[in-house]
Amino acid sequence: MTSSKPSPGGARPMRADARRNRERILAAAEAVFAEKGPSASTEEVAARAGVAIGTVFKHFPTKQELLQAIMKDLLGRLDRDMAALAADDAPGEALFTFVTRMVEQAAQKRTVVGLLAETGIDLQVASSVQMLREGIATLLVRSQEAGTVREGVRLDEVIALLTGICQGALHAGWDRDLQRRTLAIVFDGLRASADRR
Amino acid sequence: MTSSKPSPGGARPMRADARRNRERILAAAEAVFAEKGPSASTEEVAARAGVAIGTVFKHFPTKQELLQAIMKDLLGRLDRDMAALAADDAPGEALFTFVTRMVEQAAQKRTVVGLLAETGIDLQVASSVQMLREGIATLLVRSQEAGTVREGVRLDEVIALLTGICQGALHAGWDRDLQRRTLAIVFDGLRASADRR
DNA sequence: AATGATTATGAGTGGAGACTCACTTTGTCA
DNA sequence: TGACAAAGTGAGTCTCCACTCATAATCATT
Repeated sequence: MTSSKPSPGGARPMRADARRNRERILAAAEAVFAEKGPSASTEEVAARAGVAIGTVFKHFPTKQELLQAIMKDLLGRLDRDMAALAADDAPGEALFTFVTRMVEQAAQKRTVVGLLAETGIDLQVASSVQMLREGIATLLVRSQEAGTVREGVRLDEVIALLTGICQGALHAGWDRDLQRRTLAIVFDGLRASADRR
Repeated sequence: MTSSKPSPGGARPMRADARRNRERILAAAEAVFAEKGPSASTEEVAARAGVAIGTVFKHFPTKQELLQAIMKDLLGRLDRDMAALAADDAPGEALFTFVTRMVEQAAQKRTVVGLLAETGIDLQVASSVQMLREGIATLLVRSQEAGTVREGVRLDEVIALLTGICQGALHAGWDRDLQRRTLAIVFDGLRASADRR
């Protein structure tokens, strides 16, 4: 059984066409699943990627694994975004900015939103989710130190709110304005009393 | 084409066994879809109801219509609950009580939660949703008059929060404690500044 | 360019689930 | 009670989709 992972430690490098197709499939899958949700068919992914269905299954032996690969990618990008935010932004606002951004992008990240909540994820993805959790924890602590979030607020509450709002925005297709107003209410709930607008 | 609706204006009444089976099917469907979500099979509903699958399809020609019938039932019950709350409860707390109760029951009402947000509902269900909206509007106005919810808060924001939190609670399976704590934050966001705990 | 391993191809398989219909059973009413 | 329409039955059809595999095309290496 030869591994077909991107660049595993002890194996020879993938052939050029294989690497190219792998990327195409990932990109296509991300687009298709973002548009139609995870119930979209693997055939559609193959079509959009311009490869035969067998090729998709050669790279990702089950649909699950394909979804998980996308998740890892997306979560990795999110994590990088978050790190950048933590570095650039005013420490008191970084958490709010991150949550706002995530909700805005919820539709594009259908799959992430789902999995952030769901159980039964594999270990690789689980560890990415763990990274995200830790990143959010950092942002939360900073906000609390900066005094923009009340002390009593806990990480699981923030994550609960984040996933809830994302799910809501996703399914109901809230417009920008409603997103903004709804988030304002939640942020008010998180803020320390002294800092209220 | 003979109508098989429960008690339509111009048609003769249903036979006793038909009426009985219709109720059984509705009850079974509600239970099954609550447990497994709307993707549960019609066969499972039939089995739980103790009838053949053909019977289910005689009463509800498509799965869609079965789901919609359940929705109408559930929404009707919710509406009655809400009316009772509006009558009994302290006017300032009724909205909070209703939201709390809905979140608690989210798992049992998987279907409602989904449809409250979803598009492409038929007219009958749409009008039930409309009733619910109006009920929530009433509770909101009362709370604002009682001073427990800030004046600027709008109906669509409340509904957005309600659906979001329900979805979150549903998918992530929050425990009672996390539900309570998360709702507390949201309620804080809704409360008038003067009323903050 | 030849060779052999890797990768791509896409018709085919199996299973699940929505829905049908010819036939049987049951309720109702004279 | 007999007769007929209403209702119930469940094996069978149809469609969709994840996944397979024998064969063909393509890359890398000499």
